Amino acid sequence: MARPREFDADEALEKAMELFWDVGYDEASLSELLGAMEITKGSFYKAFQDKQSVYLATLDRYNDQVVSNTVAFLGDPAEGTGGDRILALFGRIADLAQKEGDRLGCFLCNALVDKAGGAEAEAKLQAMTRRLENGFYRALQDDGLEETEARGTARGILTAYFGLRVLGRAGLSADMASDCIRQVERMLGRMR
Amino acid sequence: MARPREFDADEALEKAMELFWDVGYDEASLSELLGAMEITKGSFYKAFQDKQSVYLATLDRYNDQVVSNTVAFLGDPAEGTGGDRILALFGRIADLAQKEGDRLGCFLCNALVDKAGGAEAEAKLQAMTRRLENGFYRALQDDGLEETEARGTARGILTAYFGLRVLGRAGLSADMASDCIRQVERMLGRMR
DNA sequence: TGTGTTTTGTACCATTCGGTTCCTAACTCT
DNA sequence: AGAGTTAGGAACCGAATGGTACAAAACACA
Repeated sequence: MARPREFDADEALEKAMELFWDVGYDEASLSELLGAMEITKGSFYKAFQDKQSVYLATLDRYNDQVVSNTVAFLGDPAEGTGGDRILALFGRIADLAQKEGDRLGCFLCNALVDKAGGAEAEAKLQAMTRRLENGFYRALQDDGLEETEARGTARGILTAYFGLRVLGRAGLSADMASDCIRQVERMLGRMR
Repeated sequence: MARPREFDADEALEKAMELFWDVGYDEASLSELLGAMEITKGSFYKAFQDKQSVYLATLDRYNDQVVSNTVAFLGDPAEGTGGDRILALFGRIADLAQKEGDRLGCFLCNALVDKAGGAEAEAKLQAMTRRLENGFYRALQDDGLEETEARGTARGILTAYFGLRVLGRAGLSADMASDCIRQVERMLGRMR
């Protein structure tokens, strides 16, 4: 029994995430944010509390969508062995980075460096990082690695993952990506 | 035949670098910057042009000091084999990250993600990245690796380097660091 | 001791920042 | 149709933004 919303809150959040992803928290001014979300101030402050809580919401969104998707892929036996899945993930990232004009990187990684959004944001980011690490960990366990070995390798791969995403955002050259992947293969014990 | 400067321009630039390093370009407001540099506006705009050119100057400073130092270390035969030097560098970074309260990361890496300072900054950052890559490359060549193999491995190590620095800034746990280093050893062909 | 030059600090500038208020428009339900 | 409720939008807010103008202060040289 009231006036219905004219905008899709989920869609608006998606646009907000894309902006924060691209330029970070501070450089995304409120007016830019409103422009991207296609909303005016009134609706913005009515539907969400303020800029910061929108930021936190976009972090949750990234976790629910991108991170979940990635972890699910890493755990999906239909995609081959654990090592196959990890390499496929890195291949996807490398492809993305090679497409000229992508230059987004990984929202989690960017936000980790950005350090915006206070303690609440940091907690979310650390949780996401742990989810990713565990995704690698379980994939390695699927290949029969014992616990401590799998844990150590997972962390090494996580490091390479973040590194690759930084280089991707920085405009990494095409041949760079394949070189990185070869080193991950080496971590997985697949020499060549 | 004029009034001499009351502040040390080099010292002020050092402080500016520390601030940009910590919080990034946008979040470092002009007043914060002035406070850190211990300078008032008048001197600031007289000695340097504006905020952006100070930022660019701090990037140069980081290149001249930190990057140069790192590359020199990687190329110093007195520090052991190429592989030894690379591992020692990673060890230093891991030690830094483990010290609670460091949380700075690498200015180059942070700035790469920050994407502030326009095209000029980006060019400087890419040049620094290349210097670092070549530092690893030459260290590997010192160990007798042939060209393409050394190049590929150098890039993999560069990736791990950035990844480790992101995790360090994010507040990486102590055991995390040693796991990362073990994977770098693996890239270097030193299993264990 | 002047005189000229440069630095320094302060006052000021328009603009933009994130955020609030409040009135009107739009809708649902009775 | 009318009452009740909520969204939308514009006007407005103080504070902070990066940057400029200018007068006073501090020095070097003659």
